[in-house]
Amino acid sequence: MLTFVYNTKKKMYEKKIPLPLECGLVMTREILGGKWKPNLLLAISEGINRPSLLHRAIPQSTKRVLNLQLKELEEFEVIEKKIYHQLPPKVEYRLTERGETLMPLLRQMNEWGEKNRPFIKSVILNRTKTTE
Amino acid sequence: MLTFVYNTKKKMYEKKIPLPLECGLVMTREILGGKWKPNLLLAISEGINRPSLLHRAIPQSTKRVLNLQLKELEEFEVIEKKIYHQLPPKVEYRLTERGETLMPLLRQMNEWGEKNRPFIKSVILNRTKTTE
DNA sequence: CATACAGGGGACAAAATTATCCCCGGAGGA
DNA sequence: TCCTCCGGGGATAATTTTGTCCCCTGTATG
Repeated sequence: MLTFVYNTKKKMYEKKIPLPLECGLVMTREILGGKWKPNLLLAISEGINRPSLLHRAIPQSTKRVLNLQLKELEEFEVIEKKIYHQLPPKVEYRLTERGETLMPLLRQMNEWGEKNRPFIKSVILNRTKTTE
Repeated sequence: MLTFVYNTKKKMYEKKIPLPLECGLVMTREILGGKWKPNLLLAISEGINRPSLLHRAIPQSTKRVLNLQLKELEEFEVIEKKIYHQLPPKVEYRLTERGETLMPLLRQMNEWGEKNRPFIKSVILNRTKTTE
């Protein structure tokens, strides 16, 4: 049986369980799968493009995690990072062309979620309520 | 500071870290976040609607995990389960109306992934290759 | 001096998600 | 009898993803 090994050395994420790289859905998940990645992309597209601003826009998250996820988005060339070598330091993110092509998808995700939010929310809130 | 507690007892998933339930993206992620959920939904929409067929269609997964994810999709009323009390047992899934509204999104996710697959794949494969 | 801000990240802990293994009932075929 | 198929799931381990804590460079301000 064939075993995918796309990481002989570990650096950041050495996945030990190989994914089917031939599936579009899996590929998209690879990009948008992170907890805050969709939010980051949407925010950046709206002009919220600096690390501190992004963190304020998504206060439930941590600087740390946002940085990690931004790095991955950059790695997949969905966003670009501009570093201004100044003091105090200044950094700006922006969508790449590839990133722009994700926007319709993200907007749809957001819309679907908004439309179904009341219901989804109630399911989450009632998960164990009945047993109480 | 306010603390969301939407689960006083544990049953299936008692998330200890509360999510912002006011965000559409987060809601959608709650539905489609599972590793194989998008694949399951797409497959079901294509008529691959029985547990064993689904498992064959997604051989990288496990029966176990598929069952778990199907159960969650059912919980959020995105799919419905019909049990035929026969021997051998027979079960069929189908999309609900709510599930149907997800299809455009899923198709877009799939398409985007297909279009960008060569690139994404190369990024994944080259992650640590350089250091070798 | 202490605090705040800008941006960044190592070390480690905890939580959440998936995988592995094995068992169940009951029917049918070699 | 043994193996296969249908569908299901408990117990537990492994993997992956997030979170916590603390420290770093420098400037500015109270």
